[in-house]
Amino acid sequence: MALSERRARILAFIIEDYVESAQPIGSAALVARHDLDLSSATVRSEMKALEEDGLITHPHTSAGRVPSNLGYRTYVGSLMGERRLSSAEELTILHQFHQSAVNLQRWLSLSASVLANSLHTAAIATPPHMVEVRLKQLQLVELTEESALLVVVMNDAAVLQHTLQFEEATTQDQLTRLAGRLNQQLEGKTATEIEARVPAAAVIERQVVDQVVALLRSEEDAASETPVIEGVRELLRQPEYEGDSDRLLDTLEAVETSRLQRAIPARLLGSDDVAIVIGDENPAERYRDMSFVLSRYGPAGGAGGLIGLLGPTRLDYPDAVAHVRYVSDVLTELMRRFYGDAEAAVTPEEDQ
Amino acid sequence: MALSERRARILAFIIEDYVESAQPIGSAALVARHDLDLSSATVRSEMKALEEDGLITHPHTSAGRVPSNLGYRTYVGSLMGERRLSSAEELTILHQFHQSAVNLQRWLSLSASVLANSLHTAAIATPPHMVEVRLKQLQLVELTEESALLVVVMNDAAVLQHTLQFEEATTQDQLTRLAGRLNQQLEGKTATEIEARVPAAAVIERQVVDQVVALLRSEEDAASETPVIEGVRELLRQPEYEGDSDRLLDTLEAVETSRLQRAIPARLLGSDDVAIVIGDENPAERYRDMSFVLSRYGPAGGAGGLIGLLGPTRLDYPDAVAHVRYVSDVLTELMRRFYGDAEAAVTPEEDQ
DNA sequence: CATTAGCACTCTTGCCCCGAGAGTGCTAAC
DNA sequence: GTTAGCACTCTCGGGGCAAGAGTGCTAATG
Repeated sequence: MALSERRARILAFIIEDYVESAQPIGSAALVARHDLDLSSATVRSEMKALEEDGLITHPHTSAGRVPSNLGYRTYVGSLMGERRLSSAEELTILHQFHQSAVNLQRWLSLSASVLANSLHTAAIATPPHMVEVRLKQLQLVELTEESALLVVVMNDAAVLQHTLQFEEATTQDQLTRLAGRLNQQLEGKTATEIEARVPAAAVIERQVVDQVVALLRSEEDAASETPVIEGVRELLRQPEYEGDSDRLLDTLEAVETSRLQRAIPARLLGSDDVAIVIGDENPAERYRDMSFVLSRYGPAGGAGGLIGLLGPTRLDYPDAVAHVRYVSDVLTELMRRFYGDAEAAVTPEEDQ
Repeated sequence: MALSERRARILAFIIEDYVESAQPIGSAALVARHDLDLSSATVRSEMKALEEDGLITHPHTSAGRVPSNLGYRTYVGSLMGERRLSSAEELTILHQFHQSAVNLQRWLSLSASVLANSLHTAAIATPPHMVEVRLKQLQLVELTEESALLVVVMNDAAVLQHTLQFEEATTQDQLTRLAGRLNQQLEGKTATEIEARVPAAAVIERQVVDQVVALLRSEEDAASETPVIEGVRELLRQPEYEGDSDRLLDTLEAVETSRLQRAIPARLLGSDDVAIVIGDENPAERYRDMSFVLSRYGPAGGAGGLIGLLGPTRLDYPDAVAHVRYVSDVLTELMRRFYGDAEAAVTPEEDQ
């Protein structure tokens, strides 16, 4: 089913014009717009062939052509040119990161914002996540006589907190000593390793340890983390949703629900290039009319997450890929610089 | 401009019917629905009088009546009955809080969710905030040789973090000693008090102290905190937005933008009952077609925030007030129980 | 034999018009 | 003061219609 070169060119033109205009593309318009040395009649017969191959469709008899999912897939797979950001574009983006505070959460929002604004659609960034989550340090802060705040820092630089309530009164001094002791015993350990210890005799200590384990476990569970999502409004302003409030609200729901992460094919986490999921390629029903352009970020083998775009299938794929790739690289580099190559720096044992 | 009793009753009926149906209310429908001992003609003349007083309006000549902002205000001020939640309703709500983990952030989301689901509109909860923010404890955790994570716990139980990068290499030991020393010196101090100290000689110490001050300041600035917002989709599904994508998106933007807090009249923070802001009573232009029903939560004099509903002006005010009041009380009680009466427990100096 | 001009045909879109329905406001009677 | 009656106004939905866009076929062409 290899396309003739001319037919492929026409498909690419249809897609590019449609991405820009969001209007079905007619044969005459296509010829005019690209100064083709062909008549509209010829283009029409080519279009008919493309339609028979399932690459484009017809909303109705008297309308122009619209790319099908298969059409986009073909375009993405072999037709579209490689787009690289200009150095001016790269600088504009870099500049924003340099303006930002050194703070992972900020970087994630910023990454998502940059992508969302560049492509005028929604973008997602999931917090970084390690295969092996280990305790770095814990802290206990008295709140009332019988309650305290437990703050836990992990090897992926995540900070989680939980309020504990004790049966008996405690002082900050006792808590500080307990924290010091536990830090010595538990530093660098995973939830499983901690659980394997003989349980402590003291009730309070057992409470603290149990909660530390629970927090480590919740950090291990990637799906439990809420991702950053930006640009939902940009997405909803796209013409696909114009005047269709129902579809608009459904999409709003689909995008804002954090179950979104489960809809992202897991295999993506492994591959190291930008992955593209078009329309009904998505395993999750509710995203069948959207496309995802996603990349893993984070140092190889270290803490990493996903970043990318959520858009209508009518997406500027070359531009999307270029942006996602660049932002993901910037993020990876920043993490390496400020948080170290997590695996190496944080768990020097390297024992698994 | 005191309304005759009959006229007031008619106004209340119009409002209640309109809140329920979202349709302009005609004179005949009103008579039928409430079995009035009046003819529709009489009701019409009363309606005309109400319209002359500016309490209701007409979308167009041949439509029924719709309450004006002034009409709602009058209703809220003197016409509407006091609604109390039934004990079944209270229990359902309480039950959800008891299911939840002991975690302030969770409670806030839960409060907002409860309100949003009960009233079918959006709800907001701002994190608690103290008039005087003081340092409770700080912690330094090595990330790489030349960077570390600073974790700061404050007297309102907020935990903030920031990544520091140093010029020279440090060890976790050094960091731990520094943190211990600073904790002794700075505990219980405000940003201003810390700034008044003689600056430290050591570069690293100065960096840490500066950042602690910055974090305290950002916590002091109530507007910098991002509030929890739930039920935006519930709000947008209200008939006022049906088929009007533009208005829908504008509202989505207005509600999700965190500048929202600035639109909330500051005086509300002081008063201790539920405050109602109807339509154009809102100082901020973009919220002129919405109503807010808000309450302060948190122990008197201690850490507190705002919680409440964001809805169309066509809101079930009695129900809204009852729910906001109850949830706010529950939240206050929980805070008192688990975080103590912050002012007393946390800053025993009581020196201002 | 691929390409093209010409043309009939289809379908959408916007527009106008019209009648039904809902509701008001006035007036005259009770 | 209240009410029945009625004329009047405005919205809303549907039907009809013309314009426009685009296709697909056919026959002519280099």
